[in-house]
Amino acid sequence: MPELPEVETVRLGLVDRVVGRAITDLRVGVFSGVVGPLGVDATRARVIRHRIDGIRRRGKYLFFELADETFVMVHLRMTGVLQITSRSAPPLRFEHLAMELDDGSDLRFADQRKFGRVLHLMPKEFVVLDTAIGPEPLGSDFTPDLLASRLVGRTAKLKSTLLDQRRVAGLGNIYVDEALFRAGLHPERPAGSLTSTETAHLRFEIQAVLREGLLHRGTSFSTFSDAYGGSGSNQDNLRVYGRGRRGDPCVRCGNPLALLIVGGRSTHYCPRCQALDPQSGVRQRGEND
DNA sequence: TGTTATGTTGCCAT
DNA sequence: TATGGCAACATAAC
Repeated sequence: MPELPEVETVRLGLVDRVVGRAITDLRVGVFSGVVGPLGVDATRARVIRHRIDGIRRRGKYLFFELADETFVMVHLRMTGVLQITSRSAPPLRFEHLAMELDDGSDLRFADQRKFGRVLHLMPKEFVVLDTAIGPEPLGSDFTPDLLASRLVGRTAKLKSTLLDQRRVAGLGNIYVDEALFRAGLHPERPAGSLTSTETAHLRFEIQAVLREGLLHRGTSFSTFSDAYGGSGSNQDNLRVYGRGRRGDPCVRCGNPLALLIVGGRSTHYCPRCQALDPQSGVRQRGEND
């Protein structure tokens, strides 16, 4: 569930409650794999007694900066949840880990599908990961030229390329489908085939859908919730995601939306507004509306 | 009751 | 290196 807007919503909800607090203990449940190969005891030894100086987000990754310049990385993957609770609150459903903070609160991690991770990283490990992740799409440097440079020469499908976190950070299945619809681009276009006009349009719509998602505190279907267990409302603003299967009418042209599998992912789009061949006789988006 | 789908990513084969 | 397929897991919905 969590893509960039959801992860940022979680971060914003945590900052005031967590920054400046020290970690006094680490509790891990039966699924010890949540802390990765380092293991529970070593992870605990590395985090306790350290103060949290800040929370950074890169793409869909969260990094809690500890006072010794190491990091606790959290990735929610599909169904992860991070929440602030009181120490005495009952366990969350699927709770795997809790960081006990020095003000009597807990920072808890839960994950139904056990894909998510909470890993302690040394400074060097942080740099390696940070460097491998592509540019932030909401950063001021995410210009049309920068996006073009990430797509040029690629023969892979546009959607698959946008989902590759090394090319651009933070996009997932929902926001990619929404951005491609708004930009009028077919998800299976070769990524390197876009004109500079199409690339500029795509950059604009990527930023638009992410900002809208952020404004609505994320898209909540079954499992996404913020740091306090609250839901976002962006699901009410989606134009194509989840609608292809039902063949709902396109909000732009009225023709039925369709479902396609691209790179193994369900892909919702409008075959008319997002033609694979731009010469198919359909007026292109942006010409007159 | 069985089958299928799910917002992510890493590993493996080509 | 670039690309594509699939597994990791638990549950909900059909």
